[in-house]
Amino acid sequence: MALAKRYKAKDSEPRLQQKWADEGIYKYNPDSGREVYSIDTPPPTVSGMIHMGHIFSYVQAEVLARYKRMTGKEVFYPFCFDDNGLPSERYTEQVKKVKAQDMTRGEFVKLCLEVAKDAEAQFRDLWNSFGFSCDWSLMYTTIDPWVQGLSQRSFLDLVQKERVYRKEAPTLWCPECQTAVAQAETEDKEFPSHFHDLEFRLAGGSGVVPIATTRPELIPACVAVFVNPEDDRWKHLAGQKVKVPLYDREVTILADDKVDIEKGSGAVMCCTFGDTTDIEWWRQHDLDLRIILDNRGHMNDKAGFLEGMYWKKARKVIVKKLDEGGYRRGGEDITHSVNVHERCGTPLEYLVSRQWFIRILDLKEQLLEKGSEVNWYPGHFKVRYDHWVENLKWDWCISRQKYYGVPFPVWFCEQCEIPIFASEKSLPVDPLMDSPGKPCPNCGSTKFRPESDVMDTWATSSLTPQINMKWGEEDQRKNIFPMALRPQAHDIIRTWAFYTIAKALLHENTIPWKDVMISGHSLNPNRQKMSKSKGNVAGDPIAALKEFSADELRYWACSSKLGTDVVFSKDVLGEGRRLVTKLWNATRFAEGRLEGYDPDREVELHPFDCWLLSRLTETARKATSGMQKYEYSVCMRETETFFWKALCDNYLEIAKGRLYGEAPGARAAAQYTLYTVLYAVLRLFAPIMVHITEELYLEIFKSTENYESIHLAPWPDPGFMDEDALRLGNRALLVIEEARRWKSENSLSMATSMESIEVSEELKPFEADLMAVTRAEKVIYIQ
RNA sequence: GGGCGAAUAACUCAGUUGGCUAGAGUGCCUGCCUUACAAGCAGGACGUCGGGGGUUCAAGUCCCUCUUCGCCCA
Repeated sequence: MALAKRYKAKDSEPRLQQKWADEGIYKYNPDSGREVYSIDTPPPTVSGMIHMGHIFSYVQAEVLARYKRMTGKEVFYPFCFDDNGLPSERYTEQVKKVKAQDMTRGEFVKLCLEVAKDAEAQFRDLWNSFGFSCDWSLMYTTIDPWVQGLSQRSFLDLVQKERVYRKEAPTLWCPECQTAVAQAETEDKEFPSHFHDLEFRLAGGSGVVPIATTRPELIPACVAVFVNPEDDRWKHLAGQKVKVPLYDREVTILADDKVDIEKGSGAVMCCTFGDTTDIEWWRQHDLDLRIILDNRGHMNDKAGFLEGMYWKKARKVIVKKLDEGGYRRGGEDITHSVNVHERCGTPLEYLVSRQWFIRILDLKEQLLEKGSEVNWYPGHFKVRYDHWVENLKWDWCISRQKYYGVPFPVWFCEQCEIPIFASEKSLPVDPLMDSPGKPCPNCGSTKFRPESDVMDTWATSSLTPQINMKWGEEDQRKNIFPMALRPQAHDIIRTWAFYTIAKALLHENTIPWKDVMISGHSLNPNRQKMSKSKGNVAGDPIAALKEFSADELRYWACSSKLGTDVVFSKDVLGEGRRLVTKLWNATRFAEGRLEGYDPDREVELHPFDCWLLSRLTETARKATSGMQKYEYSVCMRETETFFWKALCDNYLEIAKGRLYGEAPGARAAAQYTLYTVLYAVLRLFAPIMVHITEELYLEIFKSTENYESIHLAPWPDPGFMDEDALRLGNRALLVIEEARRWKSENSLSMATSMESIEVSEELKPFEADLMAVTRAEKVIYIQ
C-alpha cells in the first residue's frame, strides 16, 4: 500500500498511541536480561493546570528514555503523581469550593482523593497524546497506601538511626495555611511599607536611642536592642538598659557586628521573632522568649492592649499610641521584599512550635561528597546544589499542621508523654484511626494521643527512588537502585534533588541516581518563568495539541540545548511541521523508487553512494555522542541537517537518474544507499518525532526489518567510512551548486539542460551522477 | 548584597578544546510548476557577536570590568 499524498497527523497519532498501548511495547521486563536503565520520573503535583513548561521538560526526558531503549537497555520508565500535601489540599479546596477546617479530616481526605483521581485521568490522557513511552503499570502516587507505608518506614528508619528529633523551635510559619513551612517553600514578594523612626528611652536617666523598624507591632516582643560594635554613635551604650515604649519593661542594649550601620539609625530592636537574625541573636545571646502572635497571626495576651488583633490592625493601633506617647519621630515610605509562602503569598512569621526535624546540618560534607558522585548534566548546575548545602541553616522540618498527607506513625503516651512509634509490620498506619497495639513501654499506660501532624510532601517525594524500587516491600525490585537518571528542572535542585540525595545518604549511604539531567524552563513571552501562582502561564498544551501535532510540539521541546530556558512563542511551536512533511514526502518518494529492492543483492557502490554513507556515519556519531550527554538537540540538529541537505537536497536529486534509470547495477546501488540511509535517519529521529517515524517505518521498513516498532529497533551505529569519497563528494557538490547558481541567475528551471560542465579531473568517477543532476550533455575535464 | 546563567541577523536559537569569509530556521528580496515535496526548490540581502579594556600570531570563544535581563538565594 502506497503512502498517501499527505500525512494526516491527527489520524496517525492517536492510532499509533493505541497500537503501542495494545502491544505493550514500552513495558518494563525485569527478566529480559538486558542492562536496566531506570528513570526517576518527577511526579508532577496534581494541582490542576498543566502548562507548556511541563511538556517542555518531560519531553526532553522522554526522548532520552527512548534513546536508551533503542541502545538495548531495559528501560524502567514509570509515571507517577504527587498528590499529597499542601498544594493538593489547596487545589481540592478550590475545585470543591470547601474549607478543610469545616469538615472532618476523613471527609476532606476523601475529597482530595476524588479530585486527584480526576486530575490524574486528565494528565494521563494528555501524556498519551504526546506519545510518552512510560509504562503505566509502574505508576504510583504519593498518597497510595503502600507509598505512605514506605514513607513511614523511612521515618522509622531515621528514628532508629537517631536522625529524628522533635523540638520546640522557631519555625517558619504561614498564618494563612496555619502550618509550619520549610525554607524551600518560601519566596520573596515586594510590598509597600513604612519605615518608622522610633525613640527608645534609656532607663538610667536621660538620652534616647532611635530605632527604625517596619514592624512596630512587634514592640511587645522586643527582647533586646542591638548596635554595631564599630558604630561610634552608639557603641558606648552597649550594656545599658532601655525602656520598651508603651510597655513597662526594660531590655539590654547589646553589640553585634551583624547590625548594618548604614541601615536606619544603626540601632535595631530584636524581637522574637521578626526575622532570622532575631533568631540567631536569640540563640547566641540567650535572650528571653516573648511570643506575641498566635497561629493565625493574631496578638495574644503578652501583647497587652493589642491582644486579639490581627497584626495589620495591631500595627495601626500601636503607631497611633506611639504618636500619642511621643515615641515616633517620623519615617519614610519604602518598598521591601518580604518572605512569603509560595503557595498563598502570605507573609511568613517565625513562631515557636513543636515540630519534627531530621538532623542534617552535621552532614554537609557527606552531602557535598554525594553531590560530587552524581553526574550533573549540564555540569554547572551542581554549583547550585553545592551552594544550597553550604548555606543550610536549619535542620529539615518535616512536620506540617495539615490534614491531607502522610501521617506520622506516632502516638504520645497520655501518662508520660513519650512518643510511641508504630511497628514496621503495621505500616501504613494512621494514628488517628489505629492504635499502637501495645502499652506504653515506659509507664505501661494504654492511653494514647495520636500525632495529628502530617509529613511535608518533600518527606515523601524525596523517596521516589526508594518508591520505585519498592524499598522494604515484599515485591522489592532488583536492579533499579541507585537509579540511572533523575530528570528534573533547575528550580527544584534545592528541594527535590537535594532532599533525595539526603535521604539516600541517610538510608543507604549511597547516591540515589547516577545521572541528573536538568532541564530549563519554558518562559512566557516576557521572558519570565511561568508559574501558576503568578498567573502568567502561557500555552495550554491541550489547546496547542489542537493546533499542532504531538511531533511538532516535541520538535519544539527538543530544539534548544539542555538546561537553557526558552521563550515560549507560538511562532516557533509549529516549526517542526516542515520536517514532518519533508520526512513524509521523502519517504513517499523512496517508497516508489525502492520497488524491487533486494536487500540481499550485492551492490557496487558509486562514489556518491559512498559519500552519503560516510556522511551518515559522521552524523550518527555526532548524534550519538550528543545523546550520551543528554543533548537531544544535538541529535536532532545534526540529523535534520543531514537529512535535509545531504539526503534530500542533494543525494535524492543526484540519484534520481539512477533510481529512475534502466541500469540494474547502478539502480541497485542507489536503492541500497537510499534504503540504508533513510532507515537510519528515521531511527535517529525516532526518539523525538515518535509518530511520523513509526508510521513510515511500519509502511516501508517493517516488512524487511521485522521489529514490531521502530521504537524497538536498534539505534543506528553505521561504520561505513570512505574518506576519499567524502572529500571528493564534497567537492563534487560545489559543481552542482555552481550549475544551480547559473540556472538561478538566468531565471531558468533546474530542469534546464546544459551544454557542458567543466570539472576537475579527480571528479571523473562522479561523471554519470553529475551529468544526471546538472542535466549536462557533456563534461569537460580541466586540471 | 551573594551565587548561577543569558546577551550573536528583524525574530527564535546553534556555534566543541581559541583557528578559514560567524551559522540554521523563520521573516524579507529574486527566480523556478524540477517524474517526493509550492507546506517545495535554487539563489540573494541582512551581524561593531551587549559596552570597554587585556592575553595571543589569532578571541563570539580565555581573563578583567561595566551595563541590561532572568533564575536561585540572603
